[in-house]
Amino acid sequence: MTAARRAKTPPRPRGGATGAKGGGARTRVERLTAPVEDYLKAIYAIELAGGAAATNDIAQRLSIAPASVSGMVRRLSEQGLLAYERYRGVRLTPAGRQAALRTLRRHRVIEAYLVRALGYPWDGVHDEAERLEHAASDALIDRMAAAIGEPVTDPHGAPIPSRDGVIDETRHRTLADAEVGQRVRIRRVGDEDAGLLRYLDSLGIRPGVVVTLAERAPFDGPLTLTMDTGNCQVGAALAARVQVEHLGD
Amino acid sequence: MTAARRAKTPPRPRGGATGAKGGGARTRVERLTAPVEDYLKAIYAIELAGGAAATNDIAQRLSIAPASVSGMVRRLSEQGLLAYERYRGVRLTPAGRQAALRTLRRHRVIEAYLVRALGYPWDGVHDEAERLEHAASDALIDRMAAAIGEPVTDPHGAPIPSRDGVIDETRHRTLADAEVGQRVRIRRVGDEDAGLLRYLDSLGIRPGVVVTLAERAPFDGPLTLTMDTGNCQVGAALAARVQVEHLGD
DNA sequence: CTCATAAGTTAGGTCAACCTAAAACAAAAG
DNA sequence: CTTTTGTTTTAGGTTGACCTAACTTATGAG
Repeated sequence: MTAARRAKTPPRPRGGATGAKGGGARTRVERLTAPVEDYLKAIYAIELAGGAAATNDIAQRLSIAPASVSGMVRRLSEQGLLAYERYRGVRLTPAGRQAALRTLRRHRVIEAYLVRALGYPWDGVHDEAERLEHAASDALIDRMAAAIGEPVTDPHGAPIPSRDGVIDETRHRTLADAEVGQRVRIRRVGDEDAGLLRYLDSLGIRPGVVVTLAERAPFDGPLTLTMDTGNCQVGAALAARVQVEHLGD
Repeated sequence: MTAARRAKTPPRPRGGATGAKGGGARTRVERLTAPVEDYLKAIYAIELAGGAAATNDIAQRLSIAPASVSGMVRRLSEQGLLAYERYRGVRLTPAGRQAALRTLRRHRVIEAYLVRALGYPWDGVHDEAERLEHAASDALIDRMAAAIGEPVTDPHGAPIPSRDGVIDETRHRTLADAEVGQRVRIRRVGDEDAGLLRYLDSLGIRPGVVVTLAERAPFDGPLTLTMDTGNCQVGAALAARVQVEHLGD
């Protein structure tokens, strides 16, 4: 009754040694473990949404205990990936940020590739990418990117960092912020909730699509959208999760 | 000086929990860890080349200490993947064999895909596949296979198990066994030694190519091969690593 | 300014997968 | 039938990544 107590993902432990011995180009970074890459990604995301990353935020995002975060964060800052003051939260150092962006690039290129080259539905790529991002080499990622024409965003509209860690961090407004009568272009939606993605897809809400906010019911009620393919209504909560670019009305 | 003491592959530990909670279809197998998959693959390969797998053979193939193998083998036989008698070697159970073949399929489909869809050179796919095979879902493997026309062999000529674990285990003879004057078709070469593969490629020795053994120097000397694109000579050691199908003289 | 609460940390523990060194065993050689 | 040899196993240890429980620090309310 001890094992597998809280519906966890299958343990995928140490790297397979399988014939490792000879020349690894250690010119670059020492190749981080999968958990470490996940920590860095999480911290990057938290920093984007507001200053320093708190222990609890990291723990929550990774679904692990806060105590586990403390230890890992100490180790990572000893390795120079994080700047960390006790009780004060963490920030990525330049090295940490670079590593986070490399992982993010992997993740998003993989998502884009699965959709464009292998016909995956856009709500089915997140989990697959979440595993592959730790196993794919940079060379593979570059080939994938080249094969689909060096995409600049993933299928959900998230920007893809360049090979050398440059990313477009423009903050978009959400559909919830738009004025009635405003014409907007859908830019980005969250990639983690598959159900949400399927629903949005059924409504025709995808990055690139242009919609007009026709009406907004009072008291945070549903919004009515006009689009080429017809009208639709979305709740306020959903609207807040759709990032848009305002167009000249 | 303690860390990273013996040029090892980067440790890639437990699975990233990152938002795991809901419905996993546990209809099938419980998803094995990467090391376990490597053990099963190794045991499968050893069994193919001769009866039961000895502890030492497994250890050598995986580049780990024999002592480590004992423990793991006990665990795997408790899980019903291996049939194991102390001091007597191991064999795969049907369940273990099934799991080994699933991993083998992943590996070989990935290799084939990288070459045919992404333009990898055939000597550069092994290591990449070795990592990806533990991360890719069965659904992804099936999509890859479909995208390149359901291949039956990988780029080195190794047979790819079907989705439901059927594999062609025909034993081929090697070039070293052929008689002078014999016409043969290259069927398969080992996939692990990148240098060997590059060399074979430069000679034009690839699966599918037909060659005639024109001459064989005495005392295990080099063989002279006639092929469409010209002649070439190969040493006896190399010839023993090239599997062929004998054609009507 | 004290104190409750929330946030963070330390201490101690588990587990898988490896390791080395030493003991146990099987099989073949004297 | 004993001894040697080589393989296999046991014993005990390490590391990374997690856990729970208990303690510490920061902060906001009275």
